[in-house]
Amino acid sequence: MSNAAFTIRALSALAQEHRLAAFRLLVQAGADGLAAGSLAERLTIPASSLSFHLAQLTNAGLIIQRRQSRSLIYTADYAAMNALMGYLTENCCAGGDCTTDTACEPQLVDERKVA
Amino acid sequence: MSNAAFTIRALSALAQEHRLAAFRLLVQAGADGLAAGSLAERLTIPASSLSFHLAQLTNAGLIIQRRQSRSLIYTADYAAMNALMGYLTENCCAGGDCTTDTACEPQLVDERKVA
DNA sequence: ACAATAATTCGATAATCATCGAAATATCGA
DNA sequence: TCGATATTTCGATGATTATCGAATTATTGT
Repeated sequence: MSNAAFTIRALSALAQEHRLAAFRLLVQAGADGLAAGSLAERLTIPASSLSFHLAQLTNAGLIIQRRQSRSLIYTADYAAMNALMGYLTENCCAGGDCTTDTACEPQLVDERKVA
Repeated sequence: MSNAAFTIRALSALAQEHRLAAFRLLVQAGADGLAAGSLAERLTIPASSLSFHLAQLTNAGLIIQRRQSRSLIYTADYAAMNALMGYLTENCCAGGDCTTDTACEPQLVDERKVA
């Protein structure tokens, strides 16, 4: 039973320009993650604003924070991301003509032609 | 090249209790869709409130409206949904240790032990 | 044309959210 | 311990969002 409350929080967290951009940078950064300062620089927003957004993403369970010396490093939580995807596609196409269509295939996840 | 503006609008549209519930009902309903009145009844919210939410979902391109006699029938737009998924998982795990992890696998889509 | 049905738009109100400078907290190197 | 660096918390302000009754628009059958 997927949790609707988690889903709402996750979607709310991602439904904002700077947070979506930050999350995507973290997804691309992989396990190394990125420091808050680095994110603020790339997004060109004040540190306090970014901090607010990172708190939302953390609160939603989408990113994880760890300290490394003076910096706070953030990483994407892929498991949470997958849980979100799962909830959104759950019971997809019960109507019946999904199998013959472009619809509801998780194929896009494989499209990472990444290194 | 996925459009960030579309993604923000789609996520904002889904990041609300009643809209997420409505969208999920439509996803399950398939091509037949559901009338506005039927949705209002199932969600137990006033028609005017629902109408506001359906407008947001339509505006975000996530659902499609068609008229059938006196009723307006809404259906989920699966292509838009897939575009959204694609954008969210784009460049997933560039960090490198994704292939060895739990990360970025679409496996959760199968976790629906619903019914 | 009229009454009934189905849904949207309008408008006011309450609630939540984003922004960012200033102050506070944590860590490190000397 | 002191100064510098990295980041968060606080607080005030402006902006956006959700709610829902009443009025409006669209469609149908008679």
